[in-house]
This record gives sequence, C-alpha cells and structure tokens, in this order.
Amino acid sequence: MTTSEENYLKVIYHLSSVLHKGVNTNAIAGMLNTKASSVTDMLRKLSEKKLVSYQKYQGVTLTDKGFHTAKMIVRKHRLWEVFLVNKLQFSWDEVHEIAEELEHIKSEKLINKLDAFLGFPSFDPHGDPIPNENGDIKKVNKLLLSEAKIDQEYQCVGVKDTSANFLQYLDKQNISLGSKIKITDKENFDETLTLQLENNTIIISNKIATNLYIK
Amino acid sequence: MTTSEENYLKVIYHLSSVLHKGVNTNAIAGMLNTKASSVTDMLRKLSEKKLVSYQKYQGVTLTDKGFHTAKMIVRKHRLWEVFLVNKLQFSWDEVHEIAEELEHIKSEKLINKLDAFLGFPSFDPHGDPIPNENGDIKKVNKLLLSEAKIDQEYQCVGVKDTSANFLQYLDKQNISLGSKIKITDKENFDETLTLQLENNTIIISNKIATNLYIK
DNA sequence: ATAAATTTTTAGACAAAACTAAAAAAATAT
DNA sequence: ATATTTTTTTAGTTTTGTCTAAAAATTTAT
Repeated sequence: MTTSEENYLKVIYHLSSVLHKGVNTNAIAGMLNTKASSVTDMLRKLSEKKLVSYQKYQGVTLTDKGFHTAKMIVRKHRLWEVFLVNKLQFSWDEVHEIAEELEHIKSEKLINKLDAFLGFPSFDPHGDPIPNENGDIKKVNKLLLSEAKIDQEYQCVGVKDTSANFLQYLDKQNISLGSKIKITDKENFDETLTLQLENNTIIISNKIATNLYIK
Repeated sequence: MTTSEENYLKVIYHLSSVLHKGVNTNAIAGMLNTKASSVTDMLRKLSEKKLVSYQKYQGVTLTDKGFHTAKMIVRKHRLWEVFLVNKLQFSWDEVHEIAEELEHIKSEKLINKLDAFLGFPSFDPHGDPIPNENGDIKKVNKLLLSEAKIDQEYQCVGVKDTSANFLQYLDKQNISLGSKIKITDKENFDETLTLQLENNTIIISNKIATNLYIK
C-alpha cells in the first residue's frame, strides 16, 4: 500500500461520510490537488485491489476492506495528533501537516503501543473520534453552534474546520475543547451570535458558528 | 529531498566514516540492495544538488552540506529509536526498521521537541551517539571487546552489529548496555573468551567479541 | 427533446527511481 | 606490457503517479 493509495482512500472515506453516496472524481481531485484524469487512474487501481467499488462515470464507494483500511489510516493520523499535542506540546493548529506524514508509517505494533502510551484516547485534539484497534468509533451527539438553542448552556466538543487560521482565531477568543458556551443573543439579519463564555462575552459571525461543534 | 536521496546520503555517511576515503559505487549498491547503475544515476543527481562531490570512476564523498544533512538524518533515526524503546517499550532488536521510516518525517520542530521530550539523550538504544541540533556528536573512547585486556573490568557501551539476531543473543546472555564485563580467559587457538559478568560466567566466540563495544 | 455545459475517461507523455544489457574504464594478474 | 577481470558508466526500459489535450458520457438548460 503506497502513500498515494492511502491518501486516496482517506479522502474517499471523508467525502463519503459527508455525502452518504458515491464520491465524484472531481471531488477527489479537488481534495488531493490533482487532476480528474489522475483520479480515474487511481480509482481503477484501487478497484483492482478490491479497496473500492468503481464503475466508470458512476462515482466510487469504499468496499468493506477499503473502509477498514481508511479507518486505520484515520486512527493513525489522530493518535499521532494526540501525541504531538499532549506529549510534545505542539499547539492544535500545528499538528495536521506532521500527522499527514506520520499516518503513513507502517507498523501495527507501533500504533497500538502508541495508543497505549497515550492512554487509549477516544478523541483527537480537534475533537474528532479516534477509531480503536478494531475500527470502532465512539459516537457523540454533537451539533453545530449555529443549530444551538438560545440561552441554553453547551460545551465545545470539536471543530469542523481544522485550518490553522480558524484554530488560531479560537485561541484568540479563548475558546478550546471543553469551554462552556451560551448563546445570549442572535441577530436576525446575518445570524451573528452573542456568546456568554466563562469569563467574557464575545460576538461571532455565522461562519464561526457553523464550524464549532457543541453538545 | 526525497526518501531515496536521504537513504543514499545516510549510506555514504556510514561507509565513509568507516573507510575514510571516497566511497565505491558497488559498496553503496550493496548497502541499499540496488544495482550499481542505479547508484551512478543517483550520484549524478546528488552531485548536481551539491550534496556529494563525485567524479566518474573516482568514488564519492559528502560535501559539508551533504555531511550535515546526513547527520541530521542519523539524528532523527536515533532519537526515534530512543522514543520507541524508552517510551513505547519496544525492545532494542525491534526498532531499527520502524526508525528507518520515521527518520524521513520532515519537521525540524518535531525532532527538536522530540529531543526535549526524551531529555536530550546522547546515545541511542544500541549505544550509538546522537548528533545534537547542530550536528555535534559526543565522542566516547570505546573499544571492541576483542581488543580488551584480560582481567580488567569494563562496561558494555554499544554494539557494532545491530541485527535482531545478535541483539537477541545478547538478551539471552543477559548482556545489555551498562553491563560490567571482565575477561577471565582467552583461548589462543580461536580467541574464544571466558567472561565474568555480574552474576554468571559465560563463554563467547571471537565473532561476538568483535561486535561488542566496551570502555 | 435536443443543445449546451459539465464531468469523466482515454490516449499519450513525463519525471523519479529502479532495472538489464552492453560498453568503457580501471585494477589485477601473468 | 599486455591480457584478463572487475568495476563503473551508458543506453534503453519499466513502474508509479502525475500531467495535458482530446474524446466520450452524463447532466443541465432551453
């Protein structure tokens, strides 16, 4: 299994978890910064390896084998992110790129020992669930802050956008996983929210609210 | 810098530290399990990048730039080995292959944070020195057990052969880094040695003695 | 329902890093 | 000093993953 194959599987995994149907060639190309023609080639290859089921012009879905493989790559990515943040003191906006490389290190023993070393974490630094050794994923009933009710207390449990930009904005606003949040006001015109945090009151745009998970 | 280029540099580094002269095409091919023709191609490429100085038929040496780059790869390899043994509880015969992959992860910040996390170790689990951030290497006056004097007390500080086979033999004999060793007898015919260890007496071949460093 | 636009695939090419086989250079032996 | 052997390089392929440009299929719009 090459790094490139793994990256395709991961992208198909992420896209199909959002779309719940066959994934487009173009969508994959967009995520990987490649051209549609390259994607077609790789889909044929993954199909021969029985990792995806693919019919020309019909989009692609993961087979059971491909689904499990993809989850194991995601498991590695997220465990390494926990390592980088919890053990090496990286901040949550710095770890994605490094984990993109570490996720391709091939040793099941390594990843299981890392898991144990980290105390079998269930969530990564961005609040995303970490599949366990069997691929099981802990489900959380989270919702977007944009869908929250007014005047009810919530807790921040994850981010949808994991770009350094967004994460640094949250740092600046003193919002992190576990932060308590209450919406005290919602502007009808543009859905700007007024939030009551532990120690202060802030105003955030709808774009922010649609990228913050709470429960 | 590709993984392949890094592997060539590392091999040239190791070979020239033993030979103290230009390294042969064939020697490199042997270490990397490739063919001489592939080596020639890569030497031309590394030469264009000013990492080695290479003249057709004359062997190859590292430039200052190549030397430093090679030391940084060795640094990464050895720090990851320390991590695997000290933090993840791998045994010293399991870590080489995994470190061969980890050494190619590209992030200076990662490796310096890992260094700090491990407490800035000077030696890896096989007793090999770890270059620091600047490439400085702590020198130890070690010698091979085969060169040791009789009836003098030494301490095991490293292994020359790092194969799983040899390391497992040492485990079986209860020899590890730090073990106290005294030669009590040497057979003239085949240089078999009788060793006095902390809790027992063992007999080892000359081949073993030429692969154990002591001081 | 057909035309236009979009998406996907095919065909052919390229770069990296390997290979085989043959040629050239260097080292060794007589 | 020349012949033989060994080492190294060259020339031409292969594989993987990418690309561009053109063709084909599908989707959208009128």
